[in-house]
Amino acid sequence: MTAPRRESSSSAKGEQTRQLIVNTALRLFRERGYEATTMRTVAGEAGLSVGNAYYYYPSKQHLVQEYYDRAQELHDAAARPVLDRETDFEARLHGVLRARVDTMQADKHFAVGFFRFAADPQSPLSPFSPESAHARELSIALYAEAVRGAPGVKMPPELRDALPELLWLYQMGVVLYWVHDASPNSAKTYALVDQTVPLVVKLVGLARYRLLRGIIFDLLDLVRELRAPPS
Amino acid sequence: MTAPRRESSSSAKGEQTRQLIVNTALRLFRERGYEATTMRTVAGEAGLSVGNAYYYYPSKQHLVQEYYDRAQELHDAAARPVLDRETDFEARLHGVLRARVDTMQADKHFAVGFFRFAADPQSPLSPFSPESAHARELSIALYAEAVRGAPGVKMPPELRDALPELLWLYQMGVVLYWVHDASPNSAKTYALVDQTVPLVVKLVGLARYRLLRGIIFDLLDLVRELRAPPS
DNA sequence: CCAAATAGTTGAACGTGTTCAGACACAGGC
DNA sequence: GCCTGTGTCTGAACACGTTCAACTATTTGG
Repeated sequence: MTAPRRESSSSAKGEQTRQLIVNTALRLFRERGYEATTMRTVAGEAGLSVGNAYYYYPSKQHLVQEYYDRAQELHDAAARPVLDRETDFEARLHGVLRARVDTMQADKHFAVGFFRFAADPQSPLSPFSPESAHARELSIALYAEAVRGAPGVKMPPELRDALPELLWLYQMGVVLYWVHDASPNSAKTYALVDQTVPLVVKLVGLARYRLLRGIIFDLLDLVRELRAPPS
Repeated sequence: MTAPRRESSSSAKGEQTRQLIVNTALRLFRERGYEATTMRTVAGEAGLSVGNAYYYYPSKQHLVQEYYDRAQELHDAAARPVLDRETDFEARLHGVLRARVDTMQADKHFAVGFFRFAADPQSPLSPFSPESAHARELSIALYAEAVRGAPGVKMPPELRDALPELLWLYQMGVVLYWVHDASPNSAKTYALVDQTVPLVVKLVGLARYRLLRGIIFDLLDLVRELRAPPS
């Protein structure tokens, strides 16, 4: 968790330049969008040469990774009040998911621009990639906390163990919808969240009963089996 | 349906050149992959200038659209035997979905290369885009036929109406998994299909009963509401 | 304090998708 | 036989992300 995430240059000078570059880049992304922001512009605005920017970040996409990490921190912060206040599972899940959409929504105009990298399995920006492991684990941990802090909800232990990751997948689905959602202020995505959270909670509750128990367990087996090799 | 899908040039000469370009391009995609195939190479191999290729296809991505259409035709053909033979819903659905994976699998090495365009909501190659409407409708029609030809399966009429599109979305999910699936011969994707098809069929059957009926109807309302504006 | 190694920096150059001003071809009217 | 317009075609040029050989600054070891 506290392992060094930088592959080179822990010196003060290097770290400073590194921050300068990424801050300039993220500012320009916000101002002009991802496509319209040129590596030459980033370097120029930061008072550096293009080659120098590439000394710190091996590609334009890697600048986006930093954005992901910061977005995850914002999500954590935005979800905190709900997690500290509520004990009802539905309220907690709803709060965490809404917080996700809220934090993304602020940057929608440019975040959609590099979403396509996230969908590319080859890209380090894929949420399933090793490079994204840090942000992914933090995100799953948030859902684990949402489940843990709701003692009232009853479910089979197998489901309880797998639930955080399943909820993270559910979040990925919401994000996928959000990216395609052109409604004003992403109203449809909020509607999706508002209406699917009760359904998910209901399903979790129903998982104890015979009719669904079989299906749910089949699904859990499937997820275990189809996971990526590393885990 | 029979509306003209070409925006210009219905003359014999033009259509010929157009075909030459796309055939060359698809051959090179297959031989070298999408990235490694240059517009200069395509033009060169076809004996044309770069500018000429752009006269017929406004971008490299548009060449991929043609691939999509052909892949859909292959899927139709591959699913035909099962649809003509089987009357059991599960067998029909399984056959159609397996046929989809089979036809994609043949081109996996390069198809994954331009999948990221499909995930980009802005791209004409998105399965939800107007440009993809033709292939999308054909694909949904295939699932409609899978449902229609299985008289044995009982379900509420509202579900029956919505089911083809829901199954198409299910297929999109399978494709999404397939793209990320690095197992030999996409064995895991086949496992996913083999194990989720019975679950889906079971769920459809259960939709008549009180416990699930409410949830299913909520979901149907949601899908209706959250669809893209055009419909 | 010097030299050698390492860290940091530069800008020209490469290959890419795409654009564009102009050249060519061929039809139909006069 | 020309003129005019429209469809076809050309290759140089552009902007972009990225690479690289060369250079300078800084740190480290003796």
